[in-house]
Amino acid sequence: MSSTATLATTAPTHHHHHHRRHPPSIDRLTFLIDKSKSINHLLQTHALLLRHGLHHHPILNFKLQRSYASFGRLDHSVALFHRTDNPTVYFWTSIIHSHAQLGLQNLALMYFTEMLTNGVEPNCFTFSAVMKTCPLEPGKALHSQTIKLGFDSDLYVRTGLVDVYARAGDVVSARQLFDTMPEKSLVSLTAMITSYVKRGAIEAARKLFDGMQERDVVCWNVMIDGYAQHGMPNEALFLFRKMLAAKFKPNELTVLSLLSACGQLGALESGRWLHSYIENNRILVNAHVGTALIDMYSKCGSLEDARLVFDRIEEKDVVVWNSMVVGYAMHGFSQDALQLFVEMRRIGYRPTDITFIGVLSACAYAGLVNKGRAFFSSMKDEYGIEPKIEHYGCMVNLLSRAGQLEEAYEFVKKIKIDPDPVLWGTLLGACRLHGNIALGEEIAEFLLGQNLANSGTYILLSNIYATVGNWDGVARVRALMKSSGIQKEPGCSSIEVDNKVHEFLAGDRRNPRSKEIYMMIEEMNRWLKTHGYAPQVDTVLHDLGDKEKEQSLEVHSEKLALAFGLISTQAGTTIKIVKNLRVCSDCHAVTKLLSKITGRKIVMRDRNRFHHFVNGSCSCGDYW
DNA sequence: CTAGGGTTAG
Repeated sequence: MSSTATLATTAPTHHHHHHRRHPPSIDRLTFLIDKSKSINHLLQTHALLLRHGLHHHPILNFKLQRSYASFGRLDHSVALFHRTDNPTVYFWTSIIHSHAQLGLQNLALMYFTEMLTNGVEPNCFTFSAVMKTCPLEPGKALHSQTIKLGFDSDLYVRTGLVDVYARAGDVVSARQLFDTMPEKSLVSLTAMITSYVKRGAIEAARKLFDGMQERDVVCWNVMIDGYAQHGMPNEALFLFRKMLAAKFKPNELTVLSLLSACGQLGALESGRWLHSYIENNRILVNAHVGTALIDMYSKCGSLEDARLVFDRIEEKDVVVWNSMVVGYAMHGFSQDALQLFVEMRRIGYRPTDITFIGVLSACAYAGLVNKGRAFFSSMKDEYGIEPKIEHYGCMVNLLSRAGQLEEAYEFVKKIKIDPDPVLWGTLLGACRLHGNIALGEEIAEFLLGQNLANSGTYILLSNIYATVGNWDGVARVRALMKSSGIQKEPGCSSIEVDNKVHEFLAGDRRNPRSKEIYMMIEEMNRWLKTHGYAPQVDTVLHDLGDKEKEQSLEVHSEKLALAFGLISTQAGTTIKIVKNLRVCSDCHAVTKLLSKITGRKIVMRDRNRFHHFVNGSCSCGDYW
C-alpha cells in the first residue's frame, strides 16, 4: 500500500524518467493531452512526446495542436503545424478552425487556400470551419465550391451557409437556404432566428422561436437579446420569466442581455434581482458581467452600487473603466469622472474613443471649457484616436453650454465628417437655452432645406421661439408641422414599483390606479398653486386656449409617473423616473418644486442625462 | 475534429 502511495505522489518528471525505456502508450498520451487542465500540463506532455520521439505521430500531433489552440496559445499551435510534413485534412481543418474561432478570418482563409494548393481535399468539416465568421464574398465562393463537391446539403455545412448570409444581412438568401434544408436542427433554427434578430425583424424571429420543437439556452438568449437590443426591454424581461418558468437555466450571456434591458428601463429592482441571481448562481462577475452591472446601476440612477461593483471586479479591462467614467459623467459627477480618468491612465490603461465620450461630457457638464478643449486635442495628438461624430457632439455641448454658441457653430461647419441630425439637434438645443433665435432659425432652415429635419427639429425651433416669447414663430412652426404631416414623437415616462415597470404616455389612463393618479395630480396642482407656481403654458405647441394648455401640461407623462410614484411608494423614498425624450421645462420646474414640497429625492433620467432633484433644485443647474 | 448567443457611446 505504502509503495503505491509513494508512486502516485512522485513528480511527473520522475515518473516519466522511470518509464524511459517503456514509452507511454498512444492511448495514455492521447488521454494526457485531452485532459490537460492547464497550459503547463500540456507543455509537460509535449516534452514527453519529444523525449520519446513521438512528436511526428499524426494523431498526437493533431491533438496537441488543437489543445494549444484551446488554451489560447495559437503560437504553439501554429509552430507545431508548420513543423508537420504533409498534414492530413484533419490537421488542416483544425488549424483553420483555430484561427476562425479567434476571429482571425483572413488567416483561416489563407490556410484554406494553402490547403487546396497543397492538393489536400477539403471535407464537410473543413467547409464548416472556414465559414465561421467568414465575410460574404469569400463565403459565396465557398458556397459554390460546396455545391460542386456535393457538400452543400450537409447539415453542418448548410447551417454555416445560412450563418454566412445571415451575418452579411442577406436574410432572403439565408431564409431560402434554411427553407430548403434537407433536415433542420435546433442550431440551424437558431442561426435563422439570429439572422432576423440582427435585422430587427423581431416578429419574424419570434414566430420561428415559438414554433420550435425543442429549445436550449442559446436560442432563449438570442430571442431575449433580440428584444433587449431593439428597444423592447420589457419584452426581454417578460420572455426571461417564461424561460425560468420553462425550467431553463440562464447563463452569463442571458444576464448580460437582461442587465442591458434593466438599464434601458431604469428597472433598478429587477436589476438588483439579477445581481443576486448572478451571485447565487455562481456566475462570475468578470469584466463583461461587471460592465453590464455598472451600466445597469448607472442607468438606474444608483451610482453607489455601480461603484461597489466596479471596486470588486478583479480583472478590470478598459471597458470596465470606461463604463464607470461614462456613468459618473452622465450623472453630472464630473469631478469623479475626471479623477477616475486620471487614475486609469496612472495604472497604465490606454483610453479609447468611449473613454473620451465620458471625459468630454464630464467637462461639458462642469463647464470646464478649456480642459475639454485640451482633452479633445490630446485625443488625437497623444492617443492617436480620430474624433468621431459623437465627440464633436460633446464639444458642441461643451462650447454652447459655456455660451460660446458661434464657436460651436463654426466648429460644426469645420467637421470633416457630415454632421448628423443629432449633432445639429444639440446645437439647436443650445440655441434654445441661450435664446439665440437667429442662429436657431438658420440651422433649422438649413436642416429643412437638406431634408434632415425630424420632429425634434420642429419642436426645438418652436421652443426657441417660445423662450423669447415669439408666438408668431411658434404658430408658424405648428402650421409647418401640420402641413408636412410631422408628428411629435410621443413622450413616455416609466417608473418601476414592486418589480414592475409602469409606462405612461401623456394623458394616459391605462393604469389600473388611474383614478388615484389623477387625484394626486390635482393635489400636486394645489401644492404648486400655494407655492405661487405658474404653469409654462407658452411652451405648449397645440392650438389651444390657456386653460386647455394648462390641462395638457398637467398630464405630461413625467407628471403622471411622478404622481404614480407618490401614491405607490413610502414617504421619503427616492422616486426614479425614466423618460424617452428630454424633460420639458414645465415638468422640470414642477419636479424641482415638488422635490421640496414632498421632501422626496427625485431622480429623472431623460434621453441625454440624469437630473437629481433635491430640495427644490436640480443637479443639472437648469441647463440641459 | 464540425454548426447557433455578448459588455461601454453625443
